[in-house]
Amino acid sequence: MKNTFYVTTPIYYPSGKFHIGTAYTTVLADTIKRYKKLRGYDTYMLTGTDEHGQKIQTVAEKMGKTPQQYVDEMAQQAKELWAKMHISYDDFIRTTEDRHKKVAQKIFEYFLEKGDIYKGEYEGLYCMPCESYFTETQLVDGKCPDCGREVKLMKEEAYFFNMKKYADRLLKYYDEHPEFIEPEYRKTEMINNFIKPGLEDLCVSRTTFDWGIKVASDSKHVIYVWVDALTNYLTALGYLSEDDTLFKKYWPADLQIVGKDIARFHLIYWPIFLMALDLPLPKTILVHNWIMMKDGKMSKSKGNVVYPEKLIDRYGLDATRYFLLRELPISQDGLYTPESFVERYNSDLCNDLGNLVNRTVSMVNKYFEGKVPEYNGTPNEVDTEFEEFTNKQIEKIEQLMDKYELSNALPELWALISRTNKYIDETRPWELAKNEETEKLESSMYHLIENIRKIGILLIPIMEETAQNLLKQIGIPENLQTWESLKKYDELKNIKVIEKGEPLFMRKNMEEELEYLRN
RNA sequence: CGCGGGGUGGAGCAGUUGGCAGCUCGUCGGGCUCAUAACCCGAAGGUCGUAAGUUCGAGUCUUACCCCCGCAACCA
Repeated sequence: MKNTFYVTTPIYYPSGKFHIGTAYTTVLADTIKRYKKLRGYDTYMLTGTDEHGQKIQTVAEKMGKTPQQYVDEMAQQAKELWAKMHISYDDFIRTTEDRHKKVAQKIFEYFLEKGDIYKGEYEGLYCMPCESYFTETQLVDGKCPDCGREVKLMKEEAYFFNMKKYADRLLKYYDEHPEFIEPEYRKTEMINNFIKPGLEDLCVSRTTFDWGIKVASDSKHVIYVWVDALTNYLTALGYLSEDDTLFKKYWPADLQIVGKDIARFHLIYWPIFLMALDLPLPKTILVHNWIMMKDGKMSKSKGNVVYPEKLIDRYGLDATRYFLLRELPISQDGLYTPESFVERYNSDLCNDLGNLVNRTVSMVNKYFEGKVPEYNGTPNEVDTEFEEFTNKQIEKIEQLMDKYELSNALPELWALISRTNKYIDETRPWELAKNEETEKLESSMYHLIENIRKIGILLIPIMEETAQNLLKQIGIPENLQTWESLKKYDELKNIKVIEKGEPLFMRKNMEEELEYLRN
């Protein structure tokens, strides 16, 4: 059985500052990677930037920079953001790197030799000042969507990829691999909208700008976005290079995460390129939806774009990661509002999780001078049921995580947290202490610490820092922080909690926070 | 008849193979005091977009219609 796990994010197009949506995709990938790692997989995560194209050239010029200077800065910005967000990527690929350019060229030439790429003429509506082509549906009132000026029907020589040739094979593959596209309705969408009506050949080169990878055999052309960008998932692993160890080890990818905006490219063109290269296809391509604002989708013109730094700087990385994973379902658009963010922060993180840890640590200190009693069975009627519930939840969470359903797994984890809070009321430790029912009190404290330990482990992929802090507060040694140890219930020996627990999260005042978040 | 997704108590959402409509937050009442005015219990609040049909029985199946959102091919 294959024990490696290769996960990719898209390579982001750095035409502007990275927003919360980009952060979401990356956090999703990172969390799944951490989960798989905890489950014992040899994991590899790739992210990067897609740095060529007309738009980059234009933006750079406007800022008085060369495209190279501009993308250098943007790639740096991405790396800084991912560092801030503790993204555990193993490689960061930039399409302007030699290792990528050389191989992308090779792939292009190979397609050309094979006859999959042919020279033809590209015809489209062109805006002279913007130097870009647009489709009819992109136009605004028949004019250029960027500058509002007239567009002209233009023709240029261009290379095309023969997509039709592979259409049947692709449909067959879809059919035989139900796990290839997630969620499934995206597959239907692709088939009905693009494949069934007849795939058009894809234009894969341009001559109207030169910020791109040159076609090796025809230097007045640059490789247009698709062959350039999509192949990053291969080139980063050293495909067709002197050292292809990583490629041999990790390809095919286990999970490729993309936003719905680039679904078509990853669900149709990408698998076809791979077929043309005679390579196995990724196991699963997960298409997630978007973060919406109250007034619709994020856009610069609406001025409602949210940047991750805004949330992280005030609420911390873990709260931000939690919100993104908890609040955004994969198969539907999710909603971000300042209210919902603060609500989740206060209610889930402070009241439920933080307070649970805090009150438990305090009791163990009060009743047993910080020493966690050893397991003595289930002397309380509720103890047995409590253990059963816990085991069931862990199983559920595991299953959901395996299906990459983070937004469904988190409510289940919080059900476990709530149940643990409830257990305190059920066993009433303060009464047991007063009545000197030591055996029951020991069991109560043991079960609480044990459950918090499990909650901590389950939190590791989601919020590493908080999980570590939590496990440290209740004095759990490393050998009891493994996923396997979730199945154990009686291993805690000589455990000592810290004397004064530091709250994991402190409640915030809604009004004040709304003020901050709205500015 | 282009395609897809969605319309469930004040808000945001679950509802697998049809069987007394659930969760979180908010509101109201109660309990507790270990804890971060937190935690636990209870209550109010929904004719599940509309209409018709299948069925002993439909949020869940069928048909028609209405509304919202996304996609519709080279914009990452």
